[in-house]
Amino acid sequence: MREHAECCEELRVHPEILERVKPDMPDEECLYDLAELFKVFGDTTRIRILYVLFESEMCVCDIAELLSMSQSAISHQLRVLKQARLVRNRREGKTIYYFLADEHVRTIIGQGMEHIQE
Amino acid sequence: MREHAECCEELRVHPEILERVKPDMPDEECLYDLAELFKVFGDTTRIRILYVLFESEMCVCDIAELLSMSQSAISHQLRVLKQARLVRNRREGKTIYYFLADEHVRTIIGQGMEHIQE
DNA sequence: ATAACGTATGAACAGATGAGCATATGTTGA
DNA sequence: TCAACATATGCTCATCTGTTCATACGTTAT
Repeated sequence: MREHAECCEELRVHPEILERVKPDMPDEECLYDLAELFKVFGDTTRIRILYVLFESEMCVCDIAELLSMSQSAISHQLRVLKQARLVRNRREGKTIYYFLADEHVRTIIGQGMEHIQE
Repeated sequence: MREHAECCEELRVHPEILERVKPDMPDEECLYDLAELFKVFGDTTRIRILYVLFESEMCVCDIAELLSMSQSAISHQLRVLKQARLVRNRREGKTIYYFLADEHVRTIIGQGMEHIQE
């Protein structure tokens, strides 16, 4: 078997596969954005923040206290989460409450949990 | 409002929230594994590899050709994907075919896509 | 055996990233 | 207006990560 692609080829690829798959690739920008999104989930601090926000909206110092981390560290990471539109916030006096932006967060994390627990 | 937590507290947290959320936190190891998993999705090269494997199982040099990257770079990334049990492989003579390990990959990426396209 | 091939791997280096520190911003009450 | 407070942010550094290069490994055909 595999009697193809043997004449003057530089790479011993499988052309019939390549030709079939090539047109179905999403554009680069989309895949880049997707990787950027998952990168945000790919940090323990941020995952922990998202997890506590599953339960309740919360202010920065509540989160810092729960995770035993500095206010600064949490604030930096909340910025990343906000930019990725995974969390939103609302101000109430001096306090700023953060909460999950939408249900995709739960679904994505839920699927991740299923995978690691299989 | 917010007449709580004002007596002798070092941190102006919201104790009733903290006490409610604390017991519901998954253990650290689990959250660490979860972050590790998403870290794997958080790279353009790896996302692109997973995407081409959506269509068909494929050998290393097919993938390298499709993504216009070196065999070595692809091989390194396949190793990461395999360690995360997102892909598996089978040998056929000199060729090693890689394929998606399970359906979680599609679900997770699908949810990510929904999020960025909303 | 040995050459050719497809793939894997270790070392090295450049670029990315998370946390700490100091400080700035914005809000409230006196 | 000013002090206290909650949060945000710029800079810096140590660490992590992805790619390249060179080379090793495992398989096949001669």
